[in-house]
Amino acid sequence: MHRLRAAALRGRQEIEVTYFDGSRDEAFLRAVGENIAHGLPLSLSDRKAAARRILAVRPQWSDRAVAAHAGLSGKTVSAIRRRSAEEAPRLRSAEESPHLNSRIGADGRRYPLDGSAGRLRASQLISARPDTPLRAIARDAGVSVGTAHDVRRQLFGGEEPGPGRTSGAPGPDTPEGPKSAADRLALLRSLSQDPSLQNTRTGRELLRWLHTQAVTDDDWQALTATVPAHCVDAVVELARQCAQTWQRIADDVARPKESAVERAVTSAIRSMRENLGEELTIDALAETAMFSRFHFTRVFKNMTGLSPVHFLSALRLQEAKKLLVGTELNIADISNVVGYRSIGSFSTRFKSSVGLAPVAYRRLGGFAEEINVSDGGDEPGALPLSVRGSVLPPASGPAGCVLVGLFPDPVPRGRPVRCALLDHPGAYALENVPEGTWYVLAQSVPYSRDGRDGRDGAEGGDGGGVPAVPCVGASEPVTVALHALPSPVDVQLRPVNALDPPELLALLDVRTTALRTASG
DNA sequence: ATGCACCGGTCACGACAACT
DNA sequence: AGTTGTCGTGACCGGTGCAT
Repeated sequence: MHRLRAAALRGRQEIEVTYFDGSRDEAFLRAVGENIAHGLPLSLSDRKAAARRILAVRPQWSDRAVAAHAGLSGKTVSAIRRRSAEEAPRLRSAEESPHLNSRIGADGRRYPLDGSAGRLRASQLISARPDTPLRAIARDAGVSVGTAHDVRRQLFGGEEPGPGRTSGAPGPDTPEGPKSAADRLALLRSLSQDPSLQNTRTGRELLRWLHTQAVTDDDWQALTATVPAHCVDAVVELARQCAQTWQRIADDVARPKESAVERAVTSAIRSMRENLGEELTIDALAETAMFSRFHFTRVFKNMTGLSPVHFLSALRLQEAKKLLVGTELNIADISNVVGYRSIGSFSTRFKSSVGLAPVAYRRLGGFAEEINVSDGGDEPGALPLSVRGSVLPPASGPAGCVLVGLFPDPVPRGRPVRCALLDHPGAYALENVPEGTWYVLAQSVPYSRDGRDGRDGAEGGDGGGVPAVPCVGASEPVTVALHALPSPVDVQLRPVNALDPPELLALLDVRTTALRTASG
């Protein structure tokens, strides 16, 4: 009505109208959408009130579908839905009703809130009818073809089927079902018809090898039953050696693909380093790497252990560390130079990653007097558990001081749970370790005989047998529990490469240690 | 196999205010 | 000037569904 009043106040006699046929609720939804799109923007409280009313009349809509209508983010709608359900039993009962175990998205599709039941049905159908087409499995189980395909991949890959890490239906009785043998023969037929293999001498040779090696279950079971007793040891030894050889062949063939991905990720990291102060988006970085945004994010994390955004954040903080100790720029300028738009965010992120606030870091010249470990074990009654082992020196030569830390992730982020400083690679012990699964990460700190160090650069060595580049190392995950003490955990040091995330933790004052080591 | 849109949950960021 | 806490927003993660 306010548009009519506005037109009248402007002295207009006519106004364009669009006729609408629908219920009062539908008219309300339309009105909210129009008000979001035209005229003065609605206040936040108005938009939230609209979202609450939309949820009341369309509880099956997804959060984002409601959000698109109300001019809010999906997360805000999600929070409103949660609060509304707590306050209004009617909404909660609607949520629990069986036909509302899904949400309708903005595209009109229905998405399940929990897909485990459908995946369970699919896995049971695949196990019972392994030769049934995927589309039939998908139709009968009420899931998409993609989901049915994924369930089948899990079943024949020997994994526990089911969404995420949750367990689902039991897999096939044997890790190698009849379908995998058929798949293997189909692969071999497909390869044999490939002209790039057929038309080269080496390709034909490879195909002959594959034909002789690609035996089916029936083949080898028939053969092994006839092995004479006096030949068993020799056959076992030869079969194992052949298996190792084929594993090496597979690794070697797969390597060029990894290299292409590695080049793409390295290129993206170079772009990050050259444009630290700019607003870099995932799309732009993915374009640098010539991947889609989705594929790029996946391969980047696989290669570096960090998402592109986390890696970029680490590079920015690493640059900030250099500027803090190497220049007299104030905090606001440094925050801006390394790409932060808010000093508050910069300060918070710096302290959580480095362990010191920016000003404190500058005052101490980049060295912490001590490294505060994160919470989890110093409190009274902490379990007397420890992680012990050795840090092995890099193949390239001796290393300087070594910082060994226990982290929840395979990359060093934030404060370690426990840490220790070694004069040189060798035995270490981390005491009073809390229960959990941890990674032992080691970082060697190059130093020169006069006590200068080579942090964040490659200029630390003096040619006296001291490495010019810092080294890092990481263990496999270590589970620490009262009744499952870990065996010794050794960590091999290796020179830092371009794909390693920057080390951000403020270093202990190793200069004294370095001087003591050098003089003694 | 891949790209893309979408889901809910989680976490990081930026803006802002209050404080030192 | 710099730090800290809060709030809203948006990106990320691991996943699904569909199209090509």
